Amino acid sequence: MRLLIVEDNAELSRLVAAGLSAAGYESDLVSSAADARAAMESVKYAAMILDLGLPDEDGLAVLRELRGRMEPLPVLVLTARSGLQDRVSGLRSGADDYLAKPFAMEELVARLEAILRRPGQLLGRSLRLANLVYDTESRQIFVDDKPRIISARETSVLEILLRRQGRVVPKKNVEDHIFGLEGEVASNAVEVYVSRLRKQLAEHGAKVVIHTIRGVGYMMAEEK
Amino acid sequence: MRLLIVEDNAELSRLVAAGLSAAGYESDLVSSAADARAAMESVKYAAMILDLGLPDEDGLAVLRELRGRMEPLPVLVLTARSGLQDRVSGLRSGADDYLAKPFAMEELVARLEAILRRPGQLLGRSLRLANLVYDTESRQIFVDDKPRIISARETSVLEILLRRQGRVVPKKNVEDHIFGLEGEVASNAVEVYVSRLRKQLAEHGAKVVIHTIRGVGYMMAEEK
DNA sequence: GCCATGCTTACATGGATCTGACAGTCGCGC
DNA sequence: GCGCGACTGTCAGATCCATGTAAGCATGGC
Repeated sequence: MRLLIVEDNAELSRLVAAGLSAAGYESDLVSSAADARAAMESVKYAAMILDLGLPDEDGLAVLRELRGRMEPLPVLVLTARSGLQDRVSGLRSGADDYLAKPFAMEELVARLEAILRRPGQLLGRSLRLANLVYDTESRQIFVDDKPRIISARETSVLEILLRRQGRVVPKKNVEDHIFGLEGEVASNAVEVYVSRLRKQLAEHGAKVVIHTIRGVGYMMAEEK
Repeated sequence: MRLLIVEDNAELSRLVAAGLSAAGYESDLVSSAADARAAMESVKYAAMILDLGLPDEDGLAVLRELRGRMEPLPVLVLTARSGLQDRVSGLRSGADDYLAKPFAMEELVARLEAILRRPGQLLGRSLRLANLVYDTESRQIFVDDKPRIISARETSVLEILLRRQGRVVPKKNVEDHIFGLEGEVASNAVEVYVSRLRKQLAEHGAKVVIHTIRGVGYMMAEEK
């Protein structure tokens, strides 16, 4: 299984490749958007690990282009810690998951395998769980194919939980995803939004549940 | 499923075909109105993607001709950004949706699938929702089959909301649709017209609602 | 039972939206 | 030309509602 690593920091790039090699994956390294495009033309990769800060072009451009062509390649985005906003736009542009630097190799492998394991689910524009559908592009939700309206913050929470459905999402991640860069929040906002989201999902008849994992975060799954 | 792409810019034409191919559609490319007519004589297409700026003839002519024959072929019109006015006349001539250049392939595919998914609804001359009917040709509205008169601006708002019923229409889109090229508007005109439209629909007993999605736009749906 | 963690409700705030009023424009009939 | 009414775009004030915070209650783990 061959992966494409797009990262201009040679040091980091080598580290990642080494870690992935240990986990049983071969990888090709490129350091610019142009090289990434070229590489993808000749080789069929199982997934791409994409840094957003590239010398020649925004990594997001590559991603959007890919999705524009409806390319189902799983993409894991790497972002600098200071680029929380990037994560959000990364997901909206079609990334399957993101990881903030610095990160543990273990986590990278875990996330990568998670997205490899479920091809199809996270791709394309809509996420689905039971009778709930979320259109990532228009940020609209549908229950039993009927449009439902929930407010912006709840939508953000729903988005990240749905994207990682069946997996536990740390509360901190949810917070980052909701608030992005907007200066950290000093309260129990995440809990409040999860609570509101639960209530609204129930009202709309969505057959999904949000489990609480004490001390860690939340997990969304099919009801029953 | 085979599509007909009518576009004289070869570059763009190829891009679109590639994107559609990735999404699972085969397409035939022609670059003039005459070729389009010829192609349609021999092949039965699932939909047509039509650029309005053709070398030999106005794309609208092709469209009008088609509708004149009551041909229910779904048509997605492409227009130059500078041709906002075209969009409007495009819709009036029987297009099912329009897309301004430049556009994201994702959006083209999404719009295309939206019109393919709902055969009958957007085809032909009238749009329908609950007891409300809008005749795109004469721009007349009917409630319970009884003709009702509303003014031009409100009609425009109604038209775009109805065309995208069940989907959120960003406020900016509504604005474009109402005003076309007529130099941007510096006020809350959209809100005003939505407000007036709501009032008139209520007075006329139409069983539809216009939901407000704060910070985004509006969505029209059946009442209750 | 006790503490930590999470849930829920209530509330104030600000920004978004709504809506009534007004003045300008247009088309029409006279 | 004139008067009229319908339509239009703008504005301002009223209203609404998403949001973030806090407080009190519920729950879980020990």
